[in-house]
Amino acid sequence: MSRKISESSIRRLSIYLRILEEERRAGTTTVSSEDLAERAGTTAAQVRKDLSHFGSFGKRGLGYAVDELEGELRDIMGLGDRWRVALIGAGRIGSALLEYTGFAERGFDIVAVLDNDPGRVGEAWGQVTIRDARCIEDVVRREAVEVAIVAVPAAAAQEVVDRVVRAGVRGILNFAPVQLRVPEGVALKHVNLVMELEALSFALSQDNGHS
Amino acid sequence: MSRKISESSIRRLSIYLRILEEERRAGTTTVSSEDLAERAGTTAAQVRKDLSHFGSFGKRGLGYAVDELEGELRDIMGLGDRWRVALIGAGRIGSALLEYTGFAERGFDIVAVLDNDPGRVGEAWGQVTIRDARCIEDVVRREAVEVAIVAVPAAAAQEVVDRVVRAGVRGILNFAPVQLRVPEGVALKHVNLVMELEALSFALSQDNGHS
DNA sequence: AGGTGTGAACACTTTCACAGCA
DNA sequence: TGCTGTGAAAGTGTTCACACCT
Repeated sequence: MSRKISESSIRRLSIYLRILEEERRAGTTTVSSEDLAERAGTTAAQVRKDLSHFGSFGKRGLGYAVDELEGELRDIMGLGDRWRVALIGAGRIGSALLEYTGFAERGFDIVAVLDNDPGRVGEAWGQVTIRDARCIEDVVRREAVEVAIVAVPAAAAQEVVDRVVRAGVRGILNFAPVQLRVPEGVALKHVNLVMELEALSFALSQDNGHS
Repeated sequence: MSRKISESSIRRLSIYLRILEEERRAGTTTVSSEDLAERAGTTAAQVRKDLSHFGSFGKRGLGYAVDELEGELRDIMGLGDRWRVALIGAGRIGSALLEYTGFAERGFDIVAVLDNDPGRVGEAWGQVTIRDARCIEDVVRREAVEVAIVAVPAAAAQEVVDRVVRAGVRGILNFAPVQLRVPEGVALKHVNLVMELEALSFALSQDNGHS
């Protein structure tokens, strides 16, 4: 139950949760740390350590009750909470994201969409209407937006972030292939295909040297 | 010039490369580790350490020549090499990826697209024609595919991976929200929106407790 | 016996601090 | 002087190994 949990530990919790959902659907009632580790691609000790940061959920000699642990993890990850989200950038990535149901499933409700193309402002998009990106601050405040999804070109991303943060946003999910700076207290996560591609390229070209 | 380079170090190299491209376009000729660190959101010592794993590219008292360092990084990351890629899954994610120009820019040439929907097999898609996913092994061998992009539902992902790996694929870019197992020697990278969303949810709900 | 929870050992990463070159 | 390259120190994250509970 300590204070500072590592990023890698949290990502593993997400993996465990996915496995528990699947096990529950398959009718499994208990799992051991060994089972979870096997399926998550880690070690049993790691699983136990990850969980122990938040409490004692297992039964010695038995393992973890699938239902119960799933509920605990949902709770730990804050998946019961709901967040008001603005999607910024209605281009290719933006449109793909708007159709994605995974946001709402995890508590992220898209309440506004913004774009800087005057030709698109006013266009109806799903439940919402595209608004002018010049009014970011206004929209964020009026709609009580807490989270911004940044799906704009790399060159525009930092400015967008500065503006939404000033307007009160506390979490950002960034799809632009740049490193963003945010003040202390603002949560920032990246989905960066370019970085993964380059890491893959590196790994592949390394192997070559080995053979 | 050691052997084992950490994943985080490689991801930072990718960030440095992006910054160097931008600086070059802006006409900058030299940068210091301090400059790079500032823009990359890390420390000067970290930048120097990352680079020192691969050689000595800087000039003491001056910094790094932008052009030269950019070239070195491209080389280190293997961005001069080209890889033959099969895109597996022609659904929503698959179609978005096929239109993405970033693959070719980084040496990944999509030479085949596969799907398991019989109704879509034969459909022309960009330069290639959708082929039947039942023939994965065949296509991989015939087209000398080295890398697979997995854009299929979570439940199907592991089987697809097992099959392409058996057919000789050496690198995988996975978009399915599951943890995949691959044998030693096969490079595996993930783009996992679900995990980032849940990590964001966790971070946001933690902050709440603090206030 | 079987499997969790956890301090202690270990491994890895980051930061410090400075020698040494331009 | 200015800034790199790098050992050594500090800090984090992972693995081990075992006490303890059912």
